[in-house]
Formats: sequence, C-alpha cells, structure tokens
Amino acid sequence: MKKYIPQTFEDALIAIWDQEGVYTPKDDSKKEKMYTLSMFPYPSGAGLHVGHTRIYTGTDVISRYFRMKGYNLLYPMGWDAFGLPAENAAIKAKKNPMDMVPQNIENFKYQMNKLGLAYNWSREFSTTDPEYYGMTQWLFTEFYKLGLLYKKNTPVYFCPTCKTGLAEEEVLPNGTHERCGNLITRKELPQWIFRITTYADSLLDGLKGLDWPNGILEMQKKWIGKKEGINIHYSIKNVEETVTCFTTRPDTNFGATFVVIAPEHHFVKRILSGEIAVDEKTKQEIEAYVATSLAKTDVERIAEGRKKTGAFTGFYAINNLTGREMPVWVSDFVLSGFGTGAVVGVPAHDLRDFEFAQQFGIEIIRVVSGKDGDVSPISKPEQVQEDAGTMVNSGFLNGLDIHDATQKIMDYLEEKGWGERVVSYHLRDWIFSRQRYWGEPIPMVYCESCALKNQSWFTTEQGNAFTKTHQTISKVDKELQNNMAGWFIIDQKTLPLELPYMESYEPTGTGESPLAQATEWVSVPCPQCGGAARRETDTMPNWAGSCWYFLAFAFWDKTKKQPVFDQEQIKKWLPVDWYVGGAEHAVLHLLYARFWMHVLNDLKFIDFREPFLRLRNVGMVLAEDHRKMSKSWGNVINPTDVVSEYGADALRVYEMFMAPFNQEISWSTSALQGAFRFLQRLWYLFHSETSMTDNEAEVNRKLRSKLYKTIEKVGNDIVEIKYNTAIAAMMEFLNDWEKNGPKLTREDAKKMLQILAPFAPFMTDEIWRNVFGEKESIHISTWPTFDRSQIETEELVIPVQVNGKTRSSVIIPIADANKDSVVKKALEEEKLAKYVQGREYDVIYVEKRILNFVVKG
RNA sequence: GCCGGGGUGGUGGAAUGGCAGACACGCCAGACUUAAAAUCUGGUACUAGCAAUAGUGUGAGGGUUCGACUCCCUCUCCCGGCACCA
Repeated sequence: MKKYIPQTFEDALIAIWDQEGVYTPKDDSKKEKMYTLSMFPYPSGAGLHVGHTRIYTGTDVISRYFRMKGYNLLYPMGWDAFGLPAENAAIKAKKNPMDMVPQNIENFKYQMNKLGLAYNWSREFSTTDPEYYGMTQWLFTEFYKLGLLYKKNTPVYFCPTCKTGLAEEEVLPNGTHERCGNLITRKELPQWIFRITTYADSLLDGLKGLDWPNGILEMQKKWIGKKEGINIHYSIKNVEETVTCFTTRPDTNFGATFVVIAPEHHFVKRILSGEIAVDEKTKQEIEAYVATSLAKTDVERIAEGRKKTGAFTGFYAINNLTGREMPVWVSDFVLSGFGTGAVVGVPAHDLRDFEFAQQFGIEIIRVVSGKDGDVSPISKPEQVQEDAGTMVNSGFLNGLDIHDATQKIMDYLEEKGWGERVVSYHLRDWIFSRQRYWGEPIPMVYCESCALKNQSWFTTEQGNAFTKTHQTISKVDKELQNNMAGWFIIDQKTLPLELPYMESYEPTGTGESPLAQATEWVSVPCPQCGGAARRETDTMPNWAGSCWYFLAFAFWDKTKKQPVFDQEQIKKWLPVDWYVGGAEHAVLHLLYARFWMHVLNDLKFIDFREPFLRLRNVGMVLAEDHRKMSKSWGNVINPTDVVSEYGADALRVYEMFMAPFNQEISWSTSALQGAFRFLQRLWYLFHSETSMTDNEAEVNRKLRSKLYKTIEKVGNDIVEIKYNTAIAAMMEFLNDWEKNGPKLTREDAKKMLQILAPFAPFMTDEIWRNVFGEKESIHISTWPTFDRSQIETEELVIPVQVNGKTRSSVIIPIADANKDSVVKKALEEEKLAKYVQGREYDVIYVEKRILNFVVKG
C-alpha cells in the first residue's frame, strides 16, 4: 500500500495551489464578506518560530473554514518591518536595514508557504514600502491638522541602549525597555506628542460591545484609568498662593490634616527660586529633599518600597470646611504627573496618608465609622478604614453613607467655589518620535525665519480654512498653535517622503536623530516663504505602521499600479471579523490602532470606530523543558526542520490539538509523533480497498451517524476556536472507522476529508485529487452538508442512578424512552433491584438523559 | 495590595447541572521480527479483591440540588497584568 510520506507531495501542492490561484479567488461580492487576520509579524533574521506557526495555523483553520462555508474571504499577510529590532540587527550585521529586510521577508514567506498557509499574497505589502509609508505619513499630516500632534520639549523615558525617547507604554514595570530589555532613564528632549488623551473617553466607551478576551478588556480599561473626582483649592496662609488637590474621596475632607505636594510642584519652584520667602534652613532642607528625590531612579524608588520621606515647607493650607491650618509638605510619594501633583492627607482613611502622618507625627481624625458603628481612634495601619461606612465628625455630612456624602460635599464645594468636579485619567499622551533611522520620516519642515514671524501651517490660508471646517473634531487651541510656530506640513502631493539611504545611520545618543547627518536630505526650501528650512529628522515609532495596516489590505493589490486610499474597499471589508494574536499587545498596538480608527471615523474617512470585532489570543509555545525557547538555552525548535521531518500537516495538527488555543503549551516531540500517526492511519484508510464502498447496502449506518455528528461538532468547534476538541472528535471517528473494517460510501468518506482540510491542507488535497480524482482543490469545495435524520440512532443508553450515584444503565429503543418504560426496564436489572427493593422511592427522569431513584430513609 | 485567568490520572487535556478522566502522550503486556525500529492488539485514576464488585476521588472546607469538576460562600496555591494613581 502507498505509504504516507508528506515530503513526496507537499512541495508539489504548494506549486499547484499557486498555479491554480486557489488562494487568490475572484472577489465575489454576492457572498457575505469575512475578514480574518493574524497580527502581522516583524520579519526578523531568525525566521519563523513555532509560536508563529501556532497563531498562523489557528487563523488559517478558521479562514479555510469560512471559505468552504461560502464566505467572500479576505485573508492577507504582510510585514511590520520598521523599528528597533530590525535596525539593531542591521547595525550588528553592519548592513543597511533597507537591504536586510527584503531578505528576511523572502525567508518568512518561504517558511509560511511551507506551512501551507492560505494567504492571498496579491495583497502583500511591507510597512517599509514607500507607497505604504507614504500613506502613513499622509495620515500623520491629517492628524497634525487636527491639532492631535505637536512638538514640545518634554521629559521622556529614554533608552540609553537604543538611544531614543520612548512612550509610557514601552516601559515595563521593572523599568526596562519593552524591546531591548535594558534599563531606562529620563531625559528632557523635544518630542512629537500625540494627544491620545483627548480620545480617552472614546477609547473607553468603544470597549463596550467588543467580543474580546476579558483580561485584555480589563487591561485597556485600567490603562485608560478613568477616575471621577474633584479638585479642591486650598489657599496658603500668609502667601499669595493656592494649592489644588485632586481627590476621589472629598467626603473625608473634614478629616484632612495635611497637604502634600510633589517635588516638581510649582509652589516648590517658587520657594526655591526665592520668589516666596522662607527661612534659609527650611529652604535648604527642601532643596536637599527635592534634589535627592529627583535623582532617584525608578529602580531605587521600587527598592525603597512604601517608606515615606518628606520635607516641611513651613507653610499652611487652610481647610475652608473646618478652618484647620494644614501643614504643607513635599514628598515624592505624590506624583507630579497624576491629578494636580498635590494631595490632601486624610490619614484615618488612606493607608499612604496614614503612613505619612505617622512618620511625621501629624494628627489623625476619624470621619467614617467602621463595622458595627466603630468610631475608635486609629493608631495602627490595619485600622485604617478605606471601606464604605457612615460619616461622623463631619458637620452637615454626619449620618450619611460615604457615597451620598461624596455627592453632597461635591455640590457644596462647587457652590462655594472652593472646588470643581473633574475627571482624571491614567492614560498619558503618546510620545510619537524616535531619534532613530529605521522608521517613517516625519513629513514636517521647520523654518527659522517663519518661526520668528510666528507663522506656521495654522496661519496659512489652508490651515485657517481647515481649522474652521473641523472645529467639532479639532482640538487645536491657541497655545498649541503658538508652540508650532515655524512648522509646516510638506506638500501632501509629494508624499511619500522617502527615507534616504545612509551608509552610516547609528544612533547618536545626543538626542539628535541620525537623519540629521543626511545634510542634503535635511535642507529644503520653506513651503511658506521659500527660504532655507530643515526637515524634521526624528522618525515615527515602530507602532505607526501597524496602526492602519488592516485598512490597507482591503485595497492593496500588487497586480495593479500605485494603490490609493480606497474608502469604498475599506467600507466593504472592514472591520476585521476575527483578529488573532498574542496577549502582549494588550495596551500597545491594540490601543494605538483603536485610537487611529476613532480619529479616522471622526474625519469620516471610515464608517466604523472599532477595527477588531473579535479578538482571540494565542497561548505561547514553550520549549520541551517548560522554559521559554531561547538561543542561549539551546532549546529552540525550528518549524522548518519539523516540516522536513514530519510534514507541515503533522505540525499543524499537533499545534492545534495540544491544548485549548489560548493556553500556553510546552513542545512535545512525542505528541507531535502522535499527530503524525493520526494522519498516517487516515491515509491508509483512504487508500484501503475495504474501508469504502459504492454499494449503499454495505454501509455501516452507525458509522455514518457518527460521521455526521463529527461534521457538526468540528464546524461548531472551529468557530469557537476549540480546535483541540475538533481534532479529538475526528480521531474518535477514525478509531470507529478503523475497527473491523466498517465501510463508508466514497461520498461520505470525502466529507470526512473535507472537515479535516482546514487542519491538514496538504494530505487532504492530495487524497482528494489522487484517490477521488477531483479536478479542483478540496480547499475551494463546499463544507459538507448531511442528512440530519441519519444522526439519530435507534437505541439509547440511559444511566441509572440511586441517590445520585450511578449504579447501572439501560439500553432502550429510542421510541420507548419514556419514564414508565425506562423505570420498568431499570427495575428488571438485578444490580438495581437490591438498592430499591422493599423501600420507598421517588423517581427523577430527565428525557433521554438520566434516571435517578431517590430512596427514602 | 488590586484586576484577570486557573488548580481534574504518570503527562497534555475532555466534560459548564446528568455515566469524571473523551482524545492524545507515556507506561505495561502481547503479536509481527534473528533483533531493533516501525506497525498492530489489549490494558492503564486510587485503595481492597483472583474476580464479579465495593469504597474513595476533580486544590481545602462549607452550602444549594434528586444529582455539583460545573452554581454560591470562605480559604489556599499557581500563572498573567497593574501598583505610593490620591
């Protein structure tokens, strides 16, 4: 019999599929559209790893399924090739990334084809293609016009290894850079800032109706971090100064005994500059404290834990509610970037405030009662009461629940003009410039002489007109326009602004981009006055290209000339129906891409707001030793090696079978061999004389029923991304089919082949063509239908319990599966009789499922 | 500390109120073989028993139910995320 040797047909099929155009079908608008997408990869020099194969196979299965179900499918692939890893790899290899990236892409594509991934390659592009990044730049200019982007000197996170500024989201909790793993510092640099915060509410609202994993939704919510509270203004005794504190708990304000401001607070600056007079000793103390706390690295802050430090300013803030004079302290537990950079201390009801008060001997006043009306004084950290309760010692709030008290005091403070309700967010604006070579050049020009005349794009005729017509979306304010003096958008018709090829492009570390060295490229005439001007030399971050690539797939067509931003095609295909990728992008790519789409929707460029309707996460693939695969551990599995040894189908089936799709798995070569055996056993059955027949009389009816149940289960499991149980069901069917040579009709056998096709595209098409003589690929065949009446079997097995414990079971014709017959039959069983005989009992019968005798006494 | 996910045989896992352990890996025994690999057949939660069978069993304890891996409460451990966010 013909042996199962995948190497003898897999490569040939890749060529046949390509030649027949199996995966580049005619766009058929009569069918319902379906857009399936894996997060596109950064094409590293190392090639695909087995983690990639898991995401891509998972997306491939559902895509192939939907195509067979008759959907008009968009299932593309492309390359996210700008960014630090590509550039760092190129520096190491002493090459230009422009030369290296195409080689890496070639290799990735070759490996993907080897895996039998059914991409429509006519849609392929790389974010580094000038036609593509020209549009990324165009979008940048549109965002600029709206006032969402501006340049400013800003303290930023700075990676000394990568020598570039970074966004908040790129810094890991341990203070290292998300890409390179090295420690981060801070630096003040001129940066392009993307005002994502103006979309905080929009991004939060959009999460509502998304079919995404719970954890990812929660992480985005938390990252946006919306908090509703109130800013309370406290005037400072004997000085012309007001300190504003943000709080979500104004209900406790009768218990406020001190105020703490961040070391960066403007009041501190006024004291240190001598603008506000204090005695020399206090000034020196504050100076010393501020200096040490600003010099602290994040690592030192973390190491210090919760220990409270601080310095007294010598000033007092007046609490209008109580008339109390509250000492104003400086401490670094108050963060300058959150709220107002100042907090009011209520030590009885906030653990941090308590720790601070205890450290410096400040009075503690209880204003909320604890459990059972407890109003005892608070002197230990575990007594600090942050939970709900009833107000005490709080004047007109006494007796109220804290939530009612919060509303009442807010109304009161606003009425008196002592404060106003505000909403605060954790989300920060997005630092959007990188001082690196390998990214999209920012299409802006700076003209010194126009800057002196306070001219900018906003003062041009075009700028004026635009700002007027876009007032409802545009968040441009006067201050921002003044900040942008001298800055002009390059003529959009000249896009793409191509990245110059440079012999030497290493990062400088001075805060200046390597592009500044490309003197010819940098100097341009000013679009406004025509005088000498300079191009912006920073580039966009690696996230830029991935913020809209899923739109580009809708209209990209390699077989045609220069693509245009085709709103009709976008409308037709978007949003993405199924988006598959790792959970590591929870607050990076997935937040940024949503932000761009919200803006584009406001601009009416697109007719939807949320780009990804369904998100499914893939679990990591660990090494056989349960550690992460890594060159240094020497435990890396290369998928191409696996394919040459076992074939792509075995690898695919193995990775889909090992565990639920979203769960982490450890590599297991013996389990992979099990997947290979499964395919091999099927192969033999499809090549055996005795397993199939053309004679209806020889058909095994039970087997046919099992087949139809399996077809149904596999289809259901695929759309629930339960690939492991889909494969288990097919294995179960195989076991039945193998036993004692029961027969299927050839037509039924073909159905079995079809439901396996999304998982094992090579073997199934090989058999489809060579055993069944089909002329067209199995992959463009229609998902099997079946006669439902054939599913029902004639007999049922009904388990019989006594007091909920299973003691026996009865086999009964389905027509007789009513309570009386089942009970009668059960009582004939000797095993049962001994539990039931001579005793009183109730009977619970669940139609066709179970029988339970409830014996009394 | 807070948020999210989880704890089931030797291993990966299945079952989401109705026969716990499907399916697979591993292991044991057998067949084929000079032998090994491959392949095939049978067995494989734990305890007692030659066996039929009985008892126990889904992290721990309690509850709801005729019936709980599944629902509720308390606790515990593991994984992921966030964390001096006022």
